[in-house]
Amino acid sequence: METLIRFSTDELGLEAFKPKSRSIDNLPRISSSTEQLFALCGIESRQNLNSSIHKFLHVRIKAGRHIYLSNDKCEMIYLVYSGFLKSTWADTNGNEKVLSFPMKGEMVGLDGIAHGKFANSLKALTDSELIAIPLQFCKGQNIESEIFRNHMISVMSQQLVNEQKSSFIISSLPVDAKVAKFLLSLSFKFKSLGYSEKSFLLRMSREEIGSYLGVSLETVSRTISGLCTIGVLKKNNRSIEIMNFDALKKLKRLPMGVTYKATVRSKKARNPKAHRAVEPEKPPT
Amino acid sequence: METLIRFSTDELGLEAFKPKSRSIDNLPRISSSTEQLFALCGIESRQNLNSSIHKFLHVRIKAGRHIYLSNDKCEMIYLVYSGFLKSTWADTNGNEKVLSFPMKGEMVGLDGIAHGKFANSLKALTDSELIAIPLQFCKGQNIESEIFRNHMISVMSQQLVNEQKSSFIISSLPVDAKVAKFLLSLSFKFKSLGYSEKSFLLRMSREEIGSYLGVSLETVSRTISGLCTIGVLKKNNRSIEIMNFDALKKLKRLPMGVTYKATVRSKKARNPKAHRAVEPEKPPT
DNA sequence: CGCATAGTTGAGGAGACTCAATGGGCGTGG
DNA sequence: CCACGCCCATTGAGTCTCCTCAACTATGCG
Repeated sequence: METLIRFSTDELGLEAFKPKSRSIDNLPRISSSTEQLFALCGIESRQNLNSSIHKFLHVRIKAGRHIYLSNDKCEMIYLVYSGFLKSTWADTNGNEKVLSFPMKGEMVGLDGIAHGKFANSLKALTDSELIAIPLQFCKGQNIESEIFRNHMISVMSQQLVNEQKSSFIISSLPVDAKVAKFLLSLSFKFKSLGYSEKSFLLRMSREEIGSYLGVSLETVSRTISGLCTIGVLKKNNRSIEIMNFDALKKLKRLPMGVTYKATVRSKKARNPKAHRAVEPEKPPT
Repeated sequence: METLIRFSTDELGLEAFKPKSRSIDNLPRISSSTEQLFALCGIESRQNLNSSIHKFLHVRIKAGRHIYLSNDKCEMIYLVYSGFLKSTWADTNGNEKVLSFPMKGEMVGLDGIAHGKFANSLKALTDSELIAIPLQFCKGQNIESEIFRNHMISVMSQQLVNEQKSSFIISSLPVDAKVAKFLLSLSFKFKSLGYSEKSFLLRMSREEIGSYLGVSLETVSRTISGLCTIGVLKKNNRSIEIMNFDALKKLKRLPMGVTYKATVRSKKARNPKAHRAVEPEKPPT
């Protein structure tokens, strides 16, 4: 997460508010060297690598298409090079849940390693480009493989923690806080990638947000509208502008319905709507 | 999960219904060899290992005590040798959420690898014994370390998937189904370990179950009581007997509140309490 | 220029939460 | 050995959040 590096930042990633234009210097590569791969991963290596041995192919994928589906054989894992993705899991009844929205620099497909086939599906929300990393490489005995493997272990560990965090959010916070946290985490990611943390475009539908957060799409819509009403946000369809970070951050740590062992259960919680929103802060005018 | 092996099954694990008695042949070891470690992990290796090089110390821990706390330095990961544990995560406000209930054969502490300190806390629900695996060993260059590392990667991948599954359960299913799934997964685990899948003792409180499932403790209690009423379960405090596996399994796949893109939203859902329980099946008399 | 998809908003209801009181088990101490 | 107290579990009553259904609007695409 923090290991994301500012690597040719403007390359792609968010073409944010100028969709579909692609200037000539933004042309994607066909393949990356080990060094390039490592740089994008955020691996700092003091070893002198034999950069020419391995070439990692880039995979381009159109918006709306799947990179892989659940149960597909897993022979590669991927590093997001550009674009916005969506990872989902489906139960046996075909009910889908969105698990994450991978962006540039993130590794995807790690769920496929255990059994040699993917547990999740991965879909492109925008035209995207991924670097394919053969499992073979991950398992290799050479120095590059070993360095990468160590990194991979670290990433998996981190992903585990992230899953747990979002599990907490999903199960313990009221909608307002869920949405606030979601927007803040997006904002943080954008910032890490060198884009505006203040205004950005949601690449996913309300329904997808809802699925991710474990609430209905209407509730997501209402919550975002509510945040606009109290002046914390401005929205225009999928474009979001954060007007008041502090309020949003405060919101995210407000009481909860379901919390286990709430240390001191705030008596203010009795006051209806106490956690519904931050103090309107003297609504603008 | 499926890789759990039947390794000296009766050793400890569940002393189930005869608490606090410990027969002489149940005495825990002080340390394990690589082979023993691998066996408990479920690693099958055709290589001839130098079993005597590494010794893995066992850590014994009393019920109610912590093995590690969030932010503790992570120098070891652990393999559960016996007993029942609880892993929790706490946000900055001190609100805890239960993440898992590790049992024999499960690896814990993998969340600590990324940053060298644990993200979660681990507590013993019963007297337990863990095998400590130094990170040093995990990172080693010898053949034993490499085999173990591969296994560890696989385990992490699997844990990632499991997290995602339970995230789905938490966010998408009604309480009844949550509890049903929970009990079934416990039952399955017990069976894997060679114990009764039909009747067992819950080692955790209603509150802990609630935290794990993202519902209140009262709701857990009510749901379990409800399952008893319709004859699917028998309970006596923390001891559970499953009377009707099919009903429980059916229950777990019933409609849901929050489902994202429910393929065909069953119209029966309009019927109040449609998912409240399975058909009472002509309640016993 | 409509049709389809996505988003908004309202009304009403159901599930699950909170608060509160009761009862059972178990350990401790008189 | 019983009594007391503590913790956990159960159950009830009332309420609130969030869901569902539904109608309407905006946006984008052919």
